[in-house]
Amino acid sequence: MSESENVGADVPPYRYTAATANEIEPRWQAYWAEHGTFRAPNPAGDLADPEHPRAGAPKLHVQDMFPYPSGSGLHVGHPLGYIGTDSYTRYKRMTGFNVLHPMGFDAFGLPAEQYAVQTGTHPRTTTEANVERYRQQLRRLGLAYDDRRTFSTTDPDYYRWTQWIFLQVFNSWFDRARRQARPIDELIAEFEAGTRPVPGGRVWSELSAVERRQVIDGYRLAYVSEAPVNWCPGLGTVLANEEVTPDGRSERGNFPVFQRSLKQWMMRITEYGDRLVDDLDALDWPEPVKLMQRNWIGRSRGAHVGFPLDGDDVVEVFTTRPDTLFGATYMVLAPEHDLVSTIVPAEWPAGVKDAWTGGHDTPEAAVAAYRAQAAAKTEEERTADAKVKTGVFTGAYATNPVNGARVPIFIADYVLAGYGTGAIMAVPGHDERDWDFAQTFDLPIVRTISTPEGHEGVWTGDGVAVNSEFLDGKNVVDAKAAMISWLEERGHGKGATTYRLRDWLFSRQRYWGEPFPIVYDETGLPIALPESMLPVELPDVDDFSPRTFDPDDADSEPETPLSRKKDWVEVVLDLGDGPRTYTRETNTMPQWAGSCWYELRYLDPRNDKRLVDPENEAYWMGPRGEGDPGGVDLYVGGVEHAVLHLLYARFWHKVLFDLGHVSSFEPFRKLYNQGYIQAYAFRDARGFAVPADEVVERDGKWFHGDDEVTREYGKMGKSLKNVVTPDEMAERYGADTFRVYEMAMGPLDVSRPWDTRAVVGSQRFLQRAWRLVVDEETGANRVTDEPLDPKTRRVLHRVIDGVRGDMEELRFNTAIAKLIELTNTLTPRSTVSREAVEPLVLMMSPFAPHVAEELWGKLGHEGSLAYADFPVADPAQLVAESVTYPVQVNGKVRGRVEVAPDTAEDAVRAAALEAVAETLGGREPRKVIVVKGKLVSVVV
RNA sequence: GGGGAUGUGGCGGAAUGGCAGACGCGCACGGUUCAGGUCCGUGUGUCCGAAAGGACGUGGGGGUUCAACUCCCCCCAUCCCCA
Repeated sequence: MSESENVGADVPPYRYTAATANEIEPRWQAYWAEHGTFRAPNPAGDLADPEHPRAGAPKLHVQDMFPYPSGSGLHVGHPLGYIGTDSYTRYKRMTGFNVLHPMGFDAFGLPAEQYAVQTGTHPRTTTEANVERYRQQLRRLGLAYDDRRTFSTTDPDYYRWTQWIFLQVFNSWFDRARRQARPIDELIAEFEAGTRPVPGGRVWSELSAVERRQVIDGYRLAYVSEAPVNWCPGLGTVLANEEVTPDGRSERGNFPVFQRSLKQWMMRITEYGDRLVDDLDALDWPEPVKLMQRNWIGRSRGAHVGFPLDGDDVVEVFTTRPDTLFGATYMVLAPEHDLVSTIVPAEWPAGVKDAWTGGHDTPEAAVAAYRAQAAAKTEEERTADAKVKTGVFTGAYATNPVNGARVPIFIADYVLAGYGTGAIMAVPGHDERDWDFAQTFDLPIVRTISTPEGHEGVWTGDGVAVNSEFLDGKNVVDAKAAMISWLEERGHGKGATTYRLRDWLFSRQRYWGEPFPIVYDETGLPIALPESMLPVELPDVDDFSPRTFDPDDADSEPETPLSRKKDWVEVVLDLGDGPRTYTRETNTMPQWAGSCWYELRYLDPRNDKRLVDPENEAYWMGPRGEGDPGGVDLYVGGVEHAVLHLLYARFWHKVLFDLGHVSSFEPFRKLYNQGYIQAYAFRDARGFAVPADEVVERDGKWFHGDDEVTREYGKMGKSLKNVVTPDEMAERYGADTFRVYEMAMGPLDVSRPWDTRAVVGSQRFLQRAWRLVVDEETGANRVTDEPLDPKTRRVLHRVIDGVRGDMEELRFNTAIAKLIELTNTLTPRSTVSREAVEPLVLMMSPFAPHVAEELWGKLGHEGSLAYADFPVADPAQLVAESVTYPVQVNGKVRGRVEVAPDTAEDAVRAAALEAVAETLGGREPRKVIVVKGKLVSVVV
């Protein structure tokens, strides 16, 4: 880089420049490290320190969403949130809090594994190098972490506890009566005592040992399931739903994905659906994130309703709108529904409409043809909002239980077998898809909800029940409740709650993840390893990739990297009944596992006896009173984790809470989503990205050399050639300038474009502040002990007051604006008073800690200012000497009056009227409004 | 298709019912300098005006109010989530 910002021939020798910053910054970083400045004392254990200045002080636990250390390092967008939390925690530390602000690394995951596959380098090697690089980059920014509380999720000391939590989940079951997880041993005890009926109505003592294990395994919160999963032969692995694109292909590699039943580990997160929804109310989270979680869980209250068939069979449907039952004029089964083949009659009933038969001579032929057609479509194609609905009549009828009406049964592909019961009651008057279907097949439409005057077509809005006998006149909520009790009394149905949330697919056919602490015996049933055998370390292998197949070979079977390591898979263990041979689980955990509980490990990172000491957990994360969820006081990260990470972490935390391992029932009390720093990218005529820092603007157009280029706005990325790194900024301007710029450029929660040109503004601010203390020509201290003049003193205290308010609310941009104002007020003075400069330096320090420490030293203080008291405004100084009231006449400012702050309203009114007498021109004011301290409004 | 968010000078943004544009970038002019850069100072929403001053102005339209960027209704655009 040939930067010339500071190379000018006559830059004063003691000016604050990039060179100054690059001398000061590493020196203070070394000082902090050497003195353990940012270590936070625990109440108990090896990190306790009764001598610490904040021992026993009120605590504050602030955390960032930890990064995945990628191979390309940080760009300037990554540390935005980290600088925000660092500024906030430095401030809170100076106001007396014992602040915990740690950082770790989420280091299992695909990129390291893929790199390993390509190069043969062990993922651990790559990962450790990346983590080291991240650490250096973060250190260079002066981020004040407790250096003792850091780890990677790939450390065996860490994933030992990830495995331990898995065992807690595996060894527990969900007691629906108590709505909580309980140890599996208590379930076994209940079966043994006969206080809980054994599923299938059998007697516990008569079951074989294997049968008993099967029963128990059916209750565990972590269980092996033969369940439909997304199998991707081209990648050789099973994918989570969110890793599959809407058109049924893998997000990575774009290979076909097939729905296959495979044996996989699942976690019973659905049991926590209610609590995951209900407890959102206790959290201080952005409403949009809460809403996304509610939608993801998708709780809906409704009813199961039985529609009797002509024989003994009943078609079960689930509906969220039992209040519309009187409008159910037909039924639709999924083409794959089990009942379809049994209800189809030999011949079409008399008077069947032509449109219903699909042109086939018999119901059987029609159904067979339609089934074949539906099977060829993907789920996505089937649920897409096709304007024209397809389907065919089965020839059979059912009875609507509320009014005895005979309703025809169709099959149609807009009903999915895997969702709900695979059958619906169709209410065409109030459901769009049912309406479209009824239009296509000429089916009757009965309105059961009042519709606005003159409305034609389907009505999905609110209203009161009509045409519904005993429900008429009720609103939707009351009508639902009334219908559910009516159904329950007569045995036609039952109220129920369903969830969109599915159980969590917890195994992956990959190498670079946590091994399961599970072995299998000859029965093929899983056995938990005892705690004493943890961690189950990830063994070295020669080939890190899962076996891949012809991308279209749906019938291929997964083969995991670990399964090829026979001497690891086959293991002789003594699990209590002598040495026997077992087979290890060869799947690994998904990347989410390590990030599901890391907030807890920071509290007690070196504890090898427990996950976290209860005293430390209660101190840092415990609830503050009845109904308080506890948890991290402030958790900052991107909104992209709104659902999955935050849902999984809440789930694990609740299991740990139920089992008594933590006292908080939520992991993150307050969530804050920082915005993203985005960037412009430029492309030449061929569409290739050109280096953004070589593009110049001329007359509103952009040029790369002589070639005009087009501009686009988006992410920073290597391929877009628009990456700016924090190291680059630290070198050119200093880390303090970079930090101030990132915090000053806008509110923390809003995305905005990076603009390197504008960074210089932050450097000038620091330069001016520096110049207040240091004579640029001689290096001498300019600060005097003269008292401030009264006017400047009031400015100072107004700034102190404003900055405190802004800091508390994370409004760093306006806090910095106020500090600049104060600096600019002091700059023209020939003498600089300590009374103003010391508070300025202290208030700057959360944003520009290195330069603030340096100036603090120059002001004659020993050591670090990290624990100095943040300035407090004197209320007496906040009262203005006089108040200027703008005077509005009919909403336009026509004059001003200056009066003493405590002037009575009548006097203000009189003065104001006099000030605008000319404008009024003798007209009598209709109304005069005096807003104390703000303005006077006159209406004529 | 449903839900959510956002929309203010050339640019990032400030003001949450009370003087729209704090603070910064950029730009212009002046000082310093042989000069460029730096630094210091002044100015900078648009239109009319030499100025004083005036009119207009927060995506568009309507409403509530003495007073609306801010609250309510409709519309438009962009982004995000879900389908």
